Formats: sequence, C-alpha cells, structure tokens
Amino acid sequence: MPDAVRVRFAPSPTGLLHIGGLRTALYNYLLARQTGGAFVLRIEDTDRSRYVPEAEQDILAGLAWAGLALDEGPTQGGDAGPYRQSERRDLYADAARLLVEGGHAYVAFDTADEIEAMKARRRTDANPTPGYDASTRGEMANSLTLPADDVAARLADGAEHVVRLRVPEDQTITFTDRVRGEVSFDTATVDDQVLVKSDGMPTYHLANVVDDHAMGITDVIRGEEWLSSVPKHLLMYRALGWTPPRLAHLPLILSPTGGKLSKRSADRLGIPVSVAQYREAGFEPEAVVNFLALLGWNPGTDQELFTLPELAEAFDVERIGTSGAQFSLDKLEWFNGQHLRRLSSEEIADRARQSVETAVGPVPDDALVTAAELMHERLTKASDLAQATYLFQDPEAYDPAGVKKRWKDDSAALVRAYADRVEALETFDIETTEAAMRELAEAEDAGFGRIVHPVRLAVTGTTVGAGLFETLVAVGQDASVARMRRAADRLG
RNA sequence: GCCGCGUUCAUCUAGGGGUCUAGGAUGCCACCCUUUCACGGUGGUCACACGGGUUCAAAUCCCGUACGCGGUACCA
Repeated sequence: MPDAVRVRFAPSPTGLLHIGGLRTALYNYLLARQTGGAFVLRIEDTDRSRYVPEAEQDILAGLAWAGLALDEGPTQGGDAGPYRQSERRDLYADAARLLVEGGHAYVAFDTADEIEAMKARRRTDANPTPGYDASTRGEMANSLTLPADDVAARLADGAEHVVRLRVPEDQTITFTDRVRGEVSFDTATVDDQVLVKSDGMPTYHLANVVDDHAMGITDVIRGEEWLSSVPKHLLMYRALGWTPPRLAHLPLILSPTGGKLSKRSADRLGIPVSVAQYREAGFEPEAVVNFLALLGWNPGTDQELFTLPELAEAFDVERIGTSGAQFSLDKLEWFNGQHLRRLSSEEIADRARQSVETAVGPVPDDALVTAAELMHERLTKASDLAQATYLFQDPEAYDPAGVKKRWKDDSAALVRAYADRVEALETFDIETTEAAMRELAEAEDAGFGRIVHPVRLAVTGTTVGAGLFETLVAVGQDASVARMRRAADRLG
C-alpha cells in the first residue's frame, strides 16, 4: 500500500490567478480527491520584487469559486505549515548549508557585471548564451576558486553572495514523467543554478525541492515550463538524500491563435485570462472547470459533461495529453449553456440576479424565477437573462428590423382586437390566451402568424424569446393588454 | 544558436501495427421540430505535417526534415 497521495498547487503571488493556473490546480485537486489524498496550497512568495499583496486573496477566491476545496493552506493551516515560503526561510538555509557542506553547492561572490563580462567573453555564434557552469565556474569568484580563508573573510565581512548548485559535468539525468514518459538531460546543458539569492531568499528551485520534501508531497503536477528544470531538482534530491516525488508536466494552454496564452495576447483577442475575469464575464464555475479539465485530458469515453465529483472519479494522470491545447471561447460557451441547463430555475435566478438588477433595478424573487423558467433553454450565460428586460418592465422601443418584418398594415387592428379578447378573459393562462388568439384568427380570417408576431413585438419589443403565451402569462394580464394597446398606438 | 518537448478535422480530442473508406465534441451549413429565437433531433463540411525506412500490413514503430511551444534569470 503506497503512501497517501499529497499534491500541492504552488502559485506565485505576482498577479491575478491565471486560467492556466486554475487548470493546474484542478488536476492536482482531482488527483487528491480521487485517491483520498490531500490538496495543499503553498504560496511561493520568494520574489520580493514581483510580490503583489492582493494576489494571495485572489488565488484563494479563484479556487473557492471553482469549488476546489483546500485541505491545507495558509489560511486554514495544516500539519505541514507554514504554507507561505517567506515564512519558511530557516528550512531553505539549512538545506543550502547541507548542500554546500556536502560539496553539492558553493558560495559565489560575482556581481551581475562580472557575470555579464564572462558571458560577453564567452559568447560566440555557436553559443550565444554561455552559462555559469562547470566550464566557466573556474574563472569566477566563488568558494571553489577562492582560498578558504578568503571566502570566510568575505562572508564575515557581509559580502553579497549567492549559493549556486554545483552541477556535475558529464552526467545524463533520466527520469520518468507521467505525461511524457522517459526524458533525459545531459548535465553539460544545465547551469549552476542560483539556489539562494543575494537577499537571502531561496529561488524557486531550492524552495520547491525543500518544501515538496518537507510537506510530504508525493506527486508534482505542474506546467511544462518546469520540465527543463527537473534535472536541477533531481540533483538536489539526490544530494540531500531525499526521494523525489512522481512528476507530471502538463502541456501549456495556447491562445486561440496558437501562441502562448499571455495576458497581452488574450487582451488583444478579447478573451479573459484571469479567473476573476471569467467570473465577471458571467461564466459558471462548473462550466469553466469542465472545460479546463478537458483541455489536455480526456476520459477515454465519449462523455463530455462532468461535474467536479464526476471528474474526480474519471480522472487519470496517464490520460493527460502531450501537446499544447488552444483555448476556445466557443466551446467554453457551449459548456456554459450545458451546465446552465442542469441547474434549477431558482439557481439560475440566483446567478442572474445581479445582471438583471443592474439592467432594470430591483426585481422580486418570484418574477426572477419565472423569467428564469421561461428563458432556461435559451441562455448561454445566466446574465443573458438581463437582456429580456421586457419580462420585468414595459418595452421602451420596438426592434426596427422586427417592425419592418412583422408589423403590417392590419397589425394595429389585430393587436387591439386581441387585447380586447385578452382583457375579457376570466381565466388568464397559456391555454386561454392561445385559444383566444386562434378564435380571433378564425373570426378575422387572418393567419395565426399575422397576429402572433405583432403581438410579440407589442409585448416584448423584440421578435425573439420564449413561447408567446408563456410570456404573456409572465408579463401579466393587465400589463399585456396595456402593452398591446400602447404598441398599436405607437406603431400605427 | 543550444537543450527539451510536441505535431490526427478550423478547434478540443479518440485511436498506440490489420477491426480506420480514421470515431466523438465544438464551430459552420442544411433539414426536421416550431408562433419567433433558442433547445433538441437528423445529415453534411472538415484531419493522420513532410520525406525516408522497418513490416505481408504503419495514423500507429524507427530515422531525418519542417513547423510550433518551453527552457536557456539572483522570475516563477
């Protein structure tokens, strides 16, 4: 029986939670739920220059919105805390010391200028980006080249320094990625990564390895951008005598035009990129989650519609795809409509309330639910309900194209005649209003369509919407009659 | 440039030597349903990047090329 699965989502609080980040979080969450393991949130705030104070709150809000409940994290705690890297510095310092003492890392004093000078010196057409590595570390100022007492003196002096990983020269690091299979790197292509920055903070690489080990993380699921740093991480695990977690690197989410889905490209294409934007755009979390889950993973069956628990059951790391997936707003909207249709009218009313009230002011509960019932099958987003303003107030205008198409010479007279019949109805419901119209059509020897379309226009101001008689009932007897007469007067 | 990863309809994808004249979904088009618009239903449109090999047989395996993406930071 293997150890219980522990996974983490480890975002850096440098901005709003990105949609790609949410997918990474989702896959981790799914694995945790499916195995009965733990889903941990760790805030990787080791870069002071890029730190955004509101980001952590946004990450928390985004995960909560999507329904990805945390088992451990900075706000609810857990046995493996603290969950912010800025609060775990001692751990990193200890690990760095161990690495240096074991000869797997070293202290370096080079300034940025000196490193740049080395690179300039080494730069050739064949090698435009020389690294700080086994081939160059010998000519730099570090504890490998300087006499021990000099190093000690500098350190005692408080000289600025970093700790670098001492990457061996000629090794091949091979590992198994659960998505990609066997991957290998030659250490000659890996440079001596800075592990501790001159401000004393660890870089991602050190902190990540230390924390994944300290927190008992068994499975790392993260973006493909980390694949090439795996050898560095593995070298550290080996040097520290720790067992590395299982690894799975996710293909990236691409913009609809194929490039990287960056803030900038997304803005240009008019697609949201942060989770907060999806929420504001009126997408349902269930739909976003479903869409994201299928962007790079598939269940191997024809099922496309999933709830979060269904996803947790069907999820399988081995079925994650290998190639980048382009984001498609069309498909997301389809998922949104599908998930909307699975909600009750009460739930839709709830989710549409804000947009509706922004459009027409306060609306009573029952009116909102009635409206939701009527428009249920027609909504792509709950907020679309706000477009049917006629369900809540008299139409202010009549769609010109609709008038042109549907309002004929006899329309005013027919609408007035129908208004009279509706007004006289003792029972006002779908059956009686429809019967009244059929009778009128017969009496006037006018086609049903000659009446129904103008009446819709008169009552709603548009040519589209739910069934007319259902709409009439929702609007109410008096209001319907009044609207018909007013339209007959106005449109002539 | 170098290193790594990838490449099936416009898009998300199934498939992993014969069952593939390549399946599903979105999009688009048409038709049906229908008082409108949707929903739903039916049908259509549309793909194995290219070139070599291996094999009786390749979308599937191997090699190369092209293209794309990632990395090449004291950012994550």
